[in-house]
Amino acid sequence: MTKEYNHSKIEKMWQHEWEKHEIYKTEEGGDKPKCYILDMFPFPSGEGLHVGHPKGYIASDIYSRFKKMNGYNILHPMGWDAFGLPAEQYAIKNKIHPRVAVEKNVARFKEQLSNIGFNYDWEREINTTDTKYYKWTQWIFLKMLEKGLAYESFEPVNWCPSCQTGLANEDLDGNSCERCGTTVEKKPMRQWVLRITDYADRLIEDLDSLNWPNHVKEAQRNWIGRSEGAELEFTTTNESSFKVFTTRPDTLFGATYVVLSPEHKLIDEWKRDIRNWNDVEAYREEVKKKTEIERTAEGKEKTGVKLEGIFAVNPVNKEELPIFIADYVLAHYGTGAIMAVPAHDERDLAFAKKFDIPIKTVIEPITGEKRENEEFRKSIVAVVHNTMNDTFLSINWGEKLGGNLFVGGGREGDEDSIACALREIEEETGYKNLKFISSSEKIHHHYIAHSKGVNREIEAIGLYFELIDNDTVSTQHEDDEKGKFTVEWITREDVRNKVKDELHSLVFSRLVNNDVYSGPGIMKDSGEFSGLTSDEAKKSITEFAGGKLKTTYKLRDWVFSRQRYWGEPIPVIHCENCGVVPVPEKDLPVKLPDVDSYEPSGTGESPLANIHSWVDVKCPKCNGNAKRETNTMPNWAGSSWYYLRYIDPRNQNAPVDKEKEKYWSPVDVYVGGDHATRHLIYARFWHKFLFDIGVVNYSEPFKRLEFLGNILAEDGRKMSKRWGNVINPDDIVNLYGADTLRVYEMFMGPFDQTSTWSTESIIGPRRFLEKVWKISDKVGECELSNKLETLYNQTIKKVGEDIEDFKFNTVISKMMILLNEFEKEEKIPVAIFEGYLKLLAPLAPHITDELWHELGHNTFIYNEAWPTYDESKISSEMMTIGVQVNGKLRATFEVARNGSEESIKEYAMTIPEVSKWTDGKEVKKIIYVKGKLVSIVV
RNA sequence: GCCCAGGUGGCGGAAUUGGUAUACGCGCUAGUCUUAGGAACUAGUGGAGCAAUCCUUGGAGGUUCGAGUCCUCUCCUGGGCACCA
Repeated sequence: MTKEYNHSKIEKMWQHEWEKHEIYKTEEGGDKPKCYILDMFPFPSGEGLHVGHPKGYIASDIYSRFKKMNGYNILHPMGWDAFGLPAEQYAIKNKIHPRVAVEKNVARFKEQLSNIGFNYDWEREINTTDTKYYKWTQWIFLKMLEKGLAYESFEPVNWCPSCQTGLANEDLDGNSCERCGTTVEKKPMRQWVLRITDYADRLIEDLDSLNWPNHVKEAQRNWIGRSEGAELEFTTTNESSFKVFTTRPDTLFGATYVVLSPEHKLIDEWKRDIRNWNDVEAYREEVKKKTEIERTAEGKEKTGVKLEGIFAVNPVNKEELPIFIADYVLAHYGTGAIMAVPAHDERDLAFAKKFDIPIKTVIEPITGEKRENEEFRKSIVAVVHNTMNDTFLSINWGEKLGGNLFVGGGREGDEDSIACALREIEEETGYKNLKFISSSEKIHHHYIAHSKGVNREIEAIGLYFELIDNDTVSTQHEDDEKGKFTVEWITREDVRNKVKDELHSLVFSRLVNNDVYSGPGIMKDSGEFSGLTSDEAKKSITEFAGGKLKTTYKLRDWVFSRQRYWGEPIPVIHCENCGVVPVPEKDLPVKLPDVDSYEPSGTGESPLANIHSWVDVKCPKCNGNAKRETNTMPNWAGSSWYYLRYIDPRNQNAPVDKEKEKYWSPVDVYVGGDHATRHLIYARFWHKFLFDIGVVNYSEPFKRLEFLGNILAEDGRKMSKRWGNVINPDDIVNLYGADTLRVYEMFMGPFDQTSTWSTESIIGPRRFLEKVWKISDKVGECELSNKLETLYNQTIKKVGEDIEDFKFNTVISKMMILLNEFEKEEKIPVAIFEGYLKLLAPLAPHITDELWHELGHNTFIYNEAWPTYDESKISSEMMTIGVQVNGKLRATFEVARNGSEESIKEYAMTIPEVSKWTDGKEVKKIIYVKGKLVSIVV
């Protein structure tokens, strides 16, 4: 054809053709399998799309075209997440109504998207601000209210003074508003809250069934933060009581004080019993002033005040324990109070040291694993420290016998452990002038004594000495140890790297580093529970103390009201007589009133509160005077169920038809980035609720998640108007074409990885498409060479597998390799080139449809079947064998695939580059790896 | 501090899961064409060395005939959580 590759002309033309023939209309029914491919729908901001936005849409577009050509009914819709603060702020700034702004921005976004040639079925387009849509968002809220999952709360809420609204925990970045960066305040006000914590367990458990990236699942587990423990009740000497939450009820006998968070309610009740009330009040004031950042930024430096005059009573032994208030205990986690066990908790230890509180050890560590038929022994482990050069006395047994250890040895009967250690040190190393520093608790160590072939349990005591001087006596090694070890002085770094034995490194950590032992062990000084393992004791001590086992979460209930205009009105009426009355279902949707001023009132009330014509209503129950709820929903509401609406976007009677939902759900592949702990948790929560009330058929909405890595600007920063580094996809489409943009974005690197835009590199994909364009001149009737046939079959296989796995960069590379092969051929068989176009079609739909028609077809390539490959043609008749001598590659040769192992080995030895390295040497071994290489060992 | 990803040429990145490291693309070098610039095409391109050859996947050890891939330790980068009892 030799005409020019004019991308602008052909891309516009084909986009019109596709639209005219409605080829992207979703088909349903028949016996085809379904595939639901979903993009995270965008928020249509005033800035328009930058080149980072379409990355995910390109991927889902390619995937869905691929699935379509493989015989699936596909659902691939798009819509707009248009409620929320950013839209409102944009509107205020530009002095237009948010609805008008949204309409305008949506039009712009849609235009930009359509330039890239996506296969969305626009008949299913949805918009969260559409009254017909948010009717059902409100309906879901009413269902939650009905089931007791939505409730009013008066707890202080995170208030952003700049955005003028309360926020959910998920909307915070540390202690700042995630949107504007302003530090949030705690503000007491009435809130609507959703009981997401009721679903915490299921949200964690069902993660296992999802094909999601590990880091997203992990982020969710982390965010939900389940921890299992016990709730225990402590009485006090002023005849009050409080509960604590602990994950270590087994350490209860080791509690030496208790701590309440400074905000704890009981403190005010106890006012007259607290003798140092002034100090207490001063401390609480001080804490109140500190932001959470300050509280944590001070690191481990603990502060607090003792409550004079009151003691807590340990429920297991009736010991009276001092009570402190301290800000290291958080009001909103657990019960806002803890029992402190400095011996087995790092934070408690830091506090106890500062306030001179006793430390009581109740756990003897266990290391190693218990085995059958253990021999029991007592022993010591002695760490000797040379403080002159900060080194430690070590015995090196060599790699096979356990590497570096400290001095160890058996202890007879009731032998004093210090005397025993001194004796062992002198016998094995000769050093005799030592100063005893400290000793550890008993440590129970299980191991296999390989030299003797027996399992052992030893009860070890760690001892710590300082070297006084270098005087030594001659050593007296036991016969069986003679000459097997060397004595060394090793540095702290060596201790870390070389002392691998669990027991010996634990002794070092306890005695030299003074680390807290917070692991499992054997109970001691714990009354009748002494001798049990800590795991066994957890439950029994909890019961004995009258407590109960309990699970606690970091996840908080979802603060669901916003004091802003541009959101779904919460469909509730406050009646003077009846209290909270849900808006009857028949009255939905509760529409946002059209008003001139929708700016925040500044009083902490929603701007809707001032619109009396809207607010004042009659109670649906008693017809008395009532007012509408004026708070609106957060922007996460509409996005928590939108994927269901695409299935049945015009349904007037339900959010979604259950039969249709059964066919299309769950989403097979969900493509998007960010939102690991907000949208993706909220949507799972709503979905499970809808499942519970019978609206949907499955308990999880998104079967597989492909998490995309963002595209950074060329300067390595995020693309933003603020930095002036935004690249508009329209410009790229104009200059290089939509197909080039699509191929480039997929070729940049692994899909889930962050990548940097490069204006320089985009020429590669453009050249690639130009070559495809030109090569079509060579297509004609001709013989198919063996080489090309093999490569073609390999390409079909690789491209199909890699699209399925979202590995688009290697798909493109494989297509380039085949194209390079085409260039070497005189002519390319028509059937092969047609197959090539089909493989390329999902990536570059415009150019392939053009060339497809040039070849004389009048169908759309989108409706063609995906090429199949012939397994027997995947491997060529010849194979290339590498020859290694002592692991180094020395030669390669070609041989027929059916060559025998013997002949290949023999031939390999005769190659000059090989014999050069083997001549005059004894060949010890020849290894043949089938079809790969020959490895010769000399 | 804890958890999760990663570290491979000048750059973006491949590597069939233990078997010929650096595929593919960008860039660069030389040549052809062009009035010139650009574009296109051809050849070359990990590093050192005149060569034979040696070195090379953040670093140090180990297992193996053979390690980017497995094991142990360690350093660095990105992301999430962070006084969560």
